[in-house]
Amino acid sequence: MAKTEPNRQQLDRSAWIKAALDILAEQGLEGIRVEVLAKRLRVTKGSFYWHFKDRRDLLDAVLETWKEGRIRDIQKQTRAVPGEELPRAYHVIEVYSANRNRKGMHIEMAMRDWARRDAAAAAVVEEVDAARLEFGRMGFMARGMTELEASSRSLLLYAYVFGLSLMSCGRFDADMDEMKHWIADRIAR
Amino acid sequence: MAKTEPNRQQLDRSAWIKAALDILAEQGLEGIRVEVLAKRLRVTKGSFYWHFKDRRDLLDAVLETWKEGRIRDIQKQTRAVPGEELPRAYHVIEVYSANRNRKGMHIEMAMRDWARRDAAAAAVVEEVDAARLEFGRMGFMARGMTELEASSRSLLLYAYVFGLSLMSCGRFDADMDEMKHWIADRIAR
DNA sequence: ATTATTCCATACGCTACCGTATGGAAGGCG
DNA sequence: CGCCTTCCATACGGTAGCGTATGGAATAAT
Repeated sequence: MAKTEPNRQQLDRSAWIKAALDILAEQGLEGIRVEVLAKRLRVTKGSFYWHFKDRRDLLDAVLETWKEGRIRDIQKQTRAVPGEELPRAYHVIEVYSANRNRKGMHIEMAMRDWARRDAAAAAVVEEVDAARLEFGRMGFMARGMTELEASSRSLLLYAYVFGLSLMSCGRFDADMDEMKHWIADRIAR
Repeated sequence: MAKTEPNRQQLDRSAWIKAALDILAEQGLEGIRVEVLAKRLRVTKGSFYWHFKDRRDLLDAVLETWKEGRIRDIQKQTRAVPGEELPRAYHVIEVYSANRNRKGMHIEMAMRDWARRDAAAAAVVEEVDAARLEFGRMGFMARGMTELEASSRSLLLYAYVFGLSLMSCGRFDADMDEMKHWIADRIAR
């Protein structure tokens, strides 16, 4: 009988992908070095080149993993109860603009920086963005808005939360919580 | 008499800084390599190490140059005529969210990615952001808004324009111009 | 118990960089 | 003219990282 316990010492692709995503959040794309990952995983790169053809193979797997995770998340939210669109919009704004989930937002930023120079990354980001924007648009339309208004609010929502995460509001945050509430109202209400 | 004509073949620090900013826009921070810049400037790195102590010296100069340029830009806009705050807000949104000025926005993104890992870059970005947010806040307050509303709108404005520039709206832009107008109204009006 | 397969370690060559050391051209200046 | 300063070229040593080749240990198959 095959033992598929996760406590074995053997590595598989997912372990490398997970480590790569950690580094991506911490140091960006250029931090993903196979010998660095190997050291972090306490193996040598002999293991890496067993599981992956080359560094690019890993990067593609990272893109695919991230894309699937993000789209699964969106679909999960899409299945929410009708009539609850407004609180869900607030929830999305809250989740993305909060200071928790820093790692996820760092990966978002790194992905977008990556997408500027890499066609495969650009395609993945485009798919994820399209899914999110469409999800937001449907939520607003369920509240009776026109297509233009719903699309615009959805775009404003995501542009705001992503933009906020790359601004440093250190000197500006005297009443940051109040400001975030004001803005959330302006976007969703 | 000293000839200060710019058509001399001699390089100075500003030539290297300019080339570094070009690379920064194209490839991000990790693209700034002294031997690559040297090749682009058609000299060897012997020249570089005459003008700069090391690579870090160049990076610091890039940060300083960018910061001064951005803050000068803000101050120039601040001297606009009173009573024209609303059209100026539209103008700022238009300038930042338009597809022209791509290079400037790429540098903005690269700077913010850089700021995630480098304290000096983080400080520069923070200064520039603070100046912009303060400028926007004053513009909205001149129209009689409360401090909370003015600060919130200013934050929303810059978060939106920066966030927009790192989203790919390829499949979503059927009526992108109309959406941008709707959003600009929502932020400024 | 052999044998085969899976997974990783070790060792190697190669490239792209960084930073230094040193020489040399070209012009100002005595 | 000789000299000095400025600016750059050339050459060198050193590190980090990619990808390959090959051996070896552990497990599964027969």
